[in-house]
Amino acid sequence: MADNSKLDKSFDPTAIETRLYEAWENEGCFKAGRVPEAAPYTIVIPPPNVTGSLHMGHALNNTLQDILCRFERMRGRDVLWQPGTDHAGIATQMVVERQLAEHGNENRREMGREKFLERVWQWKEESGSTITRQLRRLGASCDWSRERFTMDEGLSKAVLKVFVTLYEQGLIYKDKRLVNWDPGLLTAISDLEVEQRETNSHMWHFNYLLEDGPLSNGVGHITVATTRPETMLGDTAVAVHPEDPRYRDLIGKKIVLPIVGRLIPIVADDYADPEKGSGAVKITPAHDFNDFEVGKRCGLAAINMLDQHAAIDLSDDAFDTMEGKDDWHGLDRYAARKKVVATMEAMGLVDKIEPDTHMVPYGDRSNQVIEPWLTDQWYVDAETMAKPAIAAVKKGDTKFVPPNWDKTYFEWMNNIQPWCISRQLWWGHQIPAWYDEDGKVYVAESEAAAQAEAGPGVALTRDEDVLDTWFSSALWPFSTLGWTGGDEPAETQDFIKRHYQTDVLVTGFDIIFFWVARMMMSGLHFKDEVPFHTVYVHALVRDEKGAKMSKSKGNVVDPLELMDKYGADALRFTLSAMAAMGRDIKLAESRVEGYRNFATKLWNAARFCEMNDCFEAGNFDPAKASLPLTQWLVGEVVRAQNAVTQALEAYRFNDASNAVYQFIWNSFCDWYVELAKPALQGEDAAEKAEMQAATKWAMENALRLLHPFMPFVTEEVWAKTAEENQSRDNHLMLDAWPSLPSDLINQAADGEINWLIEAIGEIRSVRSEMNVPAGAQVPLVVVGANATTTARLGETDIVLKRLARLADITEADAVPDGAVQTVLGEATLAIPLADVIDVDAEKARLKKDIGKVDGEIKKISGKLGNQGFLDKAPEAVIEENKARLAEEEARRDKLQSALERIS
RNA sequence: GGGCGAUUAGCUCAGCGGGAGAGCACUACAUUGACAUUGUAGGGGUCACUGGUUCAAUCCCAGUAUCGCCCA
Repeated sequence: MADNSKLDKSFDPTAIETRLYEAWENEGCFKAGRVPEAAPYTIVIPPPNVTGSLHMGHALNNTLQDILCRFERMRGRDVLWQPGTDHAGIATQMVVERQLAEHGNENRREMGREKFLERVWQWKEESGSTITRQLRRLGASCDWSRERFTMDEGLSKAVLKVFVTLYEQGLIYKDKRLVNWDPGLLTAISDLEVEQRETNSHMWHFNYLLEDGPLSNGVGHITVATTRPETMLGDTAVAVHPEDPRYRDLIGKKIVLPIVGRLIPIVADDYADPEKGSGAVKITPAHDFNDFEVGKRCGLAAINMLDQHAAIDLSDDAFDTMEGKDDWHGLDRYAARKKVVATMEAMGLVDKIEPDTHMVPYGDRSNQVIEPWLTDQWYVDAETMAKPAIAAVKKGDTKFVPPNWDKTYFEWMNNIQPWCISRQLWWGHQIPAWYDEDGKVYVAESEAAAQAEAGPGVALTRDEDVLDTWFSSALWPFSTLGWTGGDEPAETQDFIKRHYQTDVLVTGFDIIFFWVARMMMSGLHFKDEVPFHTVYVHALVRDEKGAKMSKSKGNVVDPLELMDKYGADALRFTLSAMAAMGRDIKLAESRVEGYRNFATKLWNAARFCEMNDCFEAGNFDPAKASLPLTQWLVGEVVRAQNAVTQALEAYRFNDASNAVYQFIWNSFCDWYVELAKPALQGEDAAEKAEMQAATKWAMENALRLLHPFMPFVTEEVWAKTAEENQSRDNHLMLDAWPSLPSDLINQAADGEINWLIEAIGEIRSVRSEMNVPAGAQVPLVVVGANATTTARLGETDIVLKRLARLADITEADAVPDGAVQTVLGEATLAIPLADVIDVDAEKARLKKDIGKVDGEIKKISGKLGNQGFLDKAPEAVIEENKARLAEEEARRDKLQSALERIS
């Protein structure tokens, strides 16, 4: 057989990936509406940050979505995979500001809002497509003609509409509350963007003196402990537990706040924990979330003592009477901390200082220590909006897969806090609120509308702040479809109706709070329907040792590098094979390498088919397979198809991957191809023709089943082998998913081929263990064969000889002398090795086998001897065990007589 | 402190009431016929521990230990 293959000797992914992807995209294969009569299937992509670059999490997330989309597309659905990116307020603004600084340009404030925003847009045009290019590299079959950006005109219009509507419904309001203030970025950030980090620091214990001097018992002070001494400047009380006997007499008394000189009360509040420290706590309502609540309960003032940079700011009236306040005003918070401690020490008011490890809040983007700070911000009444979103999951309108994630969802939704949506940034959707000179607010979709409301001639200024990026992301499942508030053109409305609700959201659990919950709330509120019926929650990708990948740890595995090295298909298959539900994925490069080898295996199997002229063969009707081997092959294809289909329907990506891997490597390559070789290269024309047709048919189905996982190599093989195959002129990605009926499985053929496989296995095993040289052709003598076995021996003579390396096969009544033996069903297989047999080795081998079988027999007969088992176990289980026992006992007898024969 | 989860072969992980599995790694053998990015054969596990439920437990329940993650 000449190597006439059009396929190169080995598969080179980098050479084909770009070309194939461009062909798919240019020919519109990814577009929604390609099959308008078909049922739609819709996924919205979790929009990556426009500043982003593909990391392993994206790779996993988008591989899984692509598998689903390609699978459903092949199943005939009209697939819309809606792509796009997110404007990522803080991240993007930081990138551009850093650039300005690097190039020595004027900074954001110097250049002004308008000019700065121009720069951001310019940056977006130049660099914003990095991530989408990388998604293409991965093979993502998104409908790029519909790509959206959260700052697009349409999406911005949706944001305005939603803001104004919620405001009118009383679900958005302005409030003065404590927020997490980032003194580096100078903006409020959400709870979810705050990272608590364990920090080694100290606990400072201060004595605060009573106003009226010592009590009759001699107690003249109360000791409070703090991890942030500088905040004492803003203290407005000391709280003790109402039941705490140590302090009962002190409640209502006053303290002179050291340094400041302010008189502050000792109040009773449950927040003070008698078990902790001294049992008394200083209360700084303007700079601590818990203290803020205590202050509200006890009617305390909230005195601000920090400016936006977290430097000391004593401009509040409360400091008017403080002596030497100019020494403090403007100090950095940490300088102030030192100064507070030093001053207290000088005053003799430090009780003790202990080392202490506690959590300190950091901004996850800026790395700055966050300060709770009292400001005016816009809020969404999340509690009200959460109610329908909770009910929808309870009712099952949206299901989490795996289901236990609903607990996380409920936990958060049931304890949801007002959602602070304003950010002191410039890049984002500017809040549509205008103020007149008296500070009265007008919320409207445009300045003109606000002006109309305010009346002519009233001077209006727009709120400077922008909205949290997640505010626009929350609308993603319908804003990307064209929704702008209900006033869309009819065509757009039809499109929205067709694709909303979407089918499944694929995401990591880390953004259930950030994003999923908020899409649920806004989807239900504005579309009266949950945005997706299923949320598939996948794992986080970690490094080989299980640590979270992070740049600072330097353990980041770059998916782009892996794709360069092993190909996109190998990376995709690895991620899919490891995407077992509810687990983290620890990525080892050896797995990627292994699946690269799998792609090569497929490639070479295709080469084999081609070299045997299989792709030129006629059509194959699986129902009319006449040879046991092709009948068996049909059964294997049907089983693989069922396994892959069922697994994907259940989002069991790992099972699906394993099923297709096993089918191709084990069933097709290891067994079918080897068993088919004699016929494919033989003289029997009819047999050869059927075998060729069956091989092509199975190979094509293998390509189909593997395509969602490995789109590139499968498409390439499909294309390369099309030239010989006149019936094929389409892309594999648009070909139909196999849907073969299960009754094509042929029991008789399975029996015969499985017997053959077992026979080959037994003989190979004996040969290997008895050190028969691999190349040696030995005779086989079958003893005690029944009629079925005799028939099978006749049928399979050629392949059995070839694969087990046998010189000839004969049947006999007795085992010849000097033979090694093994048992297959009722028959004994003997290989006479008179000259070379090592009797001791053979005895040892047989004894070991007998030992194994004895172990099984003991276990099973133990069960069957148990009356309880016989009384209570299901009939089928009892029967199965009886059958197994009989089988094992027969095997034991045969092995035993084999052993006796050589003893 | 509250919640969720994990502990199975050297490594990474499936399985989850009735015969312990995969990939990688390892050992031996094999290179003219698709493939050495290969083939064939093999070794390797008291399924963390202790109790309980059950005819039957790696699987269910309780507790212990260790390790993760989330929330406060």
